[in-house]
Amino acid sequence: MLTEERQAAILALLEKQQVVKSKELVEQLDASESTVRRDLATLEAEGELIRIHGGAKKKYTIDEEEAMEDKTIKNVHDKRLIAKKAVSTVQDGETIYLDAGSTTYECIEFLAAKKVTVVTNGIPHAVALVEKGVNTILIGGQIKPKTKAVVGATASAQLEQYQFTDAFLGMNGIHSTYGLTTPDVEEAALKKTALQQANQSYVLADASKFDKVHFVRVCELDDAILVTTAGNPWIERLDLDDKTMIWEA
Amino acid sequence: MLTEERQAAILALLEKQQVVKSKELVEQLDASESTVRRDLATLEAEGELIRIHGGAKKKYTIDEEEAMEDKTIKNVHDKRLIAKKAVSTVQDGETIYLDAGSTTYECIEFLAAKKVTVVTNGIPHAVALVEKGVNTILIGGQIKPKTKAVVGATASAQLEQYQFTDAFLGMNGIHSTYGLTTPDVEEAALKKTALQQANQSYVLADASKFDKVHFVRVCELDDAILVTTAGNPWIERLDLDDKTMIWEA
DNA sequence: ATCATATCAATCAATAACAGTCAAAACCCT
DNA sequence: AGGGTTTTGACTGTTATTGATTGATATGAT
Repeated sequence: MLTEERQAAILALLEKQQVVKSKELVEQLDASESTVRRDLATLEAEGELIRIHGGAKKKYTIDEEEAMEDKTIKNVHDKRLIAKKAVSTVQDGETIYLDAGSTTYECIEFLAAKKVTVVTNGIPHAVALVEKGVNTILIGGQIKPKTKAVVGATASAQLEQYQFTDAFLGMNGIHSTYGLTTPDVEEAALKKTALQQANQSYVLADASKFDKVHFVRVCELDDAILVTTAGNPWIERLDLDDKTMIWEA
Repeated sequence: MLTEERQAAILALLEKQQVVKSKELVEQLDASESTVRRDLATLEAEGELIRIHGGAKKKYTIDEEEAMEDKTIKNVHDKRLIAKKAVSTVQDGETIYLDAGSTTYECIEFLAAKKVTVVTNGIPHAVALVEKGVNTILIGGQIKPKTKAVVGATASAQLEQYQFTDAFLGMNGIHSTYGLTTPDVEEAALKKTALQQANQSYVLADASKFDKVHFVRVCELDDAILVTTAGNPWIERLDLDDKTMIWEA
């Protein structure tokens, strides 16, 4: 059996098996212990798997893989900058809507320092807020499994009961013609309601969201203040006026 | 079985049941007591779980502090028995209210096997339910920081919109004269509403709750079916009729 | 509070898996 | 076919993991 053939077989086995024992491989591949060990060492050096005592395991479990996605250092850093800037206008005593999403999640740390009431549809957001001692109201309704966001008719109806000083919203697409868009109909409906109920709305978005268009339009560009780290090219391109707040990274 | 394999199996088991016995692991993993204990020590050092006498518990259970109180092996075992018995009457297609609390949390695993809609005021409950693919509605409102339960006027109002086939409630005190009681006024109000909206209510309580009285009375003893592992002494003492369901441990 | 039991941490010897080395075998090219 | 390279399998000493055993500690029942 050829070297590459063996190594491919090892990876194939790992695809469906999570872990493989060295012994097991010695039998199945009909190779010596040394050879198997060498193969494993090679594959580990190539980043194809991780060796463990007695064999090897898959490089990433599914969970870890999803956690990796889109979570580059730069993105997180930008999100924190955006969150800090957006929250900087908040005064004590205000009532705030905090949309579900990873960028808005970064706001929590900065909101915790102020005496505010926060309404949110993000379950992780609500948990983090109460743990930091913030007066928190969680919107009720159906739960979107992937994002742990509460959505649906019940949620919208409940949201209509509240009036907000500020609303902080995440957004997936920002486009000069198509405005602000998201891929999910129900999330869009909730965002629209929040916009209506808020005295002033802020949309938090890093540069990766610009020039993207998604399925549902939430509102026009000038219905909310855009908070971002994106630079001048975008300011001109989107024809943003001074109402729009830009944070130069 | 490889080290990592074993440790992954331990964590997988903990994901299902809040605690595992060392003995149980020795059998299932076919490893010595020493090895199991070493694995637990390693995983604890990595912050993957918390060791308790006789085994280990999940790191972030429902509520860190409440978990400290009574996450003994025996208590959890009883709670699982109670939960299993209580849920055994549930049929496909029913709509269920699941109260916040650690005993009701144990119901989730058994509910996941059925095609039901679950309404809950427990945030950890809601998260666990959606992750198991159960159609879940979370009640909105204020959040009680300690227990991560949603309570308050908004929550009660929202709860009144729903009708339930069964309601599964936790309870802190069970007493022949004072009935069913809890320490928190707002939680009591929500439990009362749930009782009203449910066709049949079940109160899940282990032996430690008997003969205790707390601040607020929720209802009379015979307003709900009591599901417990407590034995004969209590059945007589509380003068329970056959409407009350008892599970002999 | 006290005792019987179960669980614990710590230690140790036996075993299994390890990295590194080397010579034989297989491979490749001319 | 022959010289050089690569790959392989056996062997070495070293290290990691394991299960049994010890006395200490915690738990539950009386």
